[in-house]
Amino acid sequence: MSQHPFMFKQQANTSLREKVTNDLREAILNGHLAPGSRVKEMEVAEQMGVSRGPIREAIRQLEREGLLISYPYKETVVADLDAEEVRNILIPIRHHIEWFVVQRYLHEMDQKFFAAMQAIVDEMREAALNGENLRLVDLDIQFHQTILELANERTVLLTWQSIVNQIRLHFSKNLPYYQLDHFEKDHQELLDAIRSKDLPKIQGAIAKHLDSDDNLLCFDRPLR
Amino acid sequence: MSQHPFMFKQQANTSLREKVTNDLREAILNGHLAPGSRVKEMEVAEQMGVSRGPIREAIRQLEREGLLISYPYKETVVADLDAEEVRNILIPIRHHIEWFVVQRYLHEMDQKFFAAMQAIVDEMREAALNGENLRLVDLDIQFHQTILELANERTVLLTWQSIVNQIRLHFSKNLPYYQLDHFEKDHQELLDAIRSKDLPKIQGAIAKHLDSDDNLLCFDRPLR
DNA sequence: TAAATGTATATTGTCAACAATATTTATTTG
DNA sequence: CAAATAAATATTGTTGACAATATACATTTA
Repeated sequence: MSQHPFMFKQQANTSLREKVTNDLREAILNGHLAPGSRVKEMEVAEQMGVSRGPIREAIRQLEREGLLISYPYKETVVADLDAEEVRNILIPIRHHIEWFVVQRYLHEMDQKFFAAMQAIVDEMREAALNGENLRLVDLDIQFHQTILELANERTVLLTWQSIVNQIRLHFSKNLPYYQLDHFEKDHQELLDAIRSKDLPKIQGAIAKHLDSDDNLLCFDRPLR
Repeated sequence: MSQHPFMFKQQANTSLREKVTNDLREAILNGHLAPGSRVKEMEVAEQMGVSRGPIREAIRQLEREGLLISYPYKETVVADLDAEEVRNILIPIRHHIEWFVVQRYLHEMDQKFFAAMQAIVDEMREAALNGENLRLVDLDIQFHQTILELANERTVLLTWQSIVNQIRLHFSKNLPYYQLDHFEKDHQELLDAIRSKDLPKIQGAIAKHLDSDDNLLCFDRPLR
């Protein structure tokens, strides 16, 4: 085996704006900034110790990600997602691009890929048992993202980025309405179908997964 | 019939940033800024007679719309869309949300709506005859947007906004590969199906429309 | 001459001050 | 007192200057 020569890891050249965007997004997804609550530029800027420039650029980006809503000359508030819209529009979009990627990149799914996927599903069981809700949401997102990252296509990733955080926020908000122990089961089934590399079977599994995302909801009352 | 009291139309409170975003977007869609070409902040700012602040915010927005690509500390360039990605990802997304909206808002489609839609299709014939290519693309977009605007749902419109300009750019770029006279025919068929208010029939028509968007392409050589 | 190093220039990133707009509070006026 | 008006405050929008980074060019050095 050939020895690689030592190399320094490339310095991450993250601009302030990027860090601000990430921190702001995180705060929204954590629920630290509640839906409907106002986001004041100066307040955020002072807390982060930066000027308003990067904050404003971050706002423009998060606006497009569906997390913020800006009313010109007035204010910007955290978006309050409509559960039905997410279920009827965004999640089906996720399934569509997923199906596209699976079809096209099935042959690139190797042992390493399946190991990573299985690890995610295994963690889901743990998280469900321990009642780690947000971790469960993270793993769900990670499961689907791992598939999508097989395709290194700009449009796939851009589309994913424009919906992923709304989906994440939706699940965080509505997790009390989902049955936690179904996460592992549903994703295991989907993963097994993909492992079989039998396209019609996979298509069925994806369709079924879509249904389960829909039907796990029990809107009359929270399950917990 | 009751007379509405006279009211002045609300002044459009468009910020500079918004105007910049629109102008920049227009320049890209017109092909005035070619795919791959660099967008220098100072150059744009000077030409528009504004400072760089609004320009930078516009860039963040257009980045999310898929029209620009920004490399931090380096440059931002006009996106060069991959025709296959648009056809495989974005156009199916359009059809999906369209199908969703049609299902849900069928009952709100009145005489006025159908008249507007028919007018668009009629204009398509004219445009095709006169070889007004960009007009044809505009009408195509307008046709589908008119449907989507029935739903005043945030997620529908946000999703549409995040794909519409990429689709428009795609058609502008690839119009030489499409058969102009098919536009009117395909959209007339779809419109007629919707007019029938027969859901299975509509679903078929939408599926067929998707196919025609795909198959009109003739990648070996431009048709003109 | 070619590789490495240093310098100049162009461009993007950030900031702090100022302008425009919206909201709130105080004041007037019938 | 209630409605209308005016002043004060808070917040967003815009700008021009300065800082950080990358690229292009010139210089050194073997």
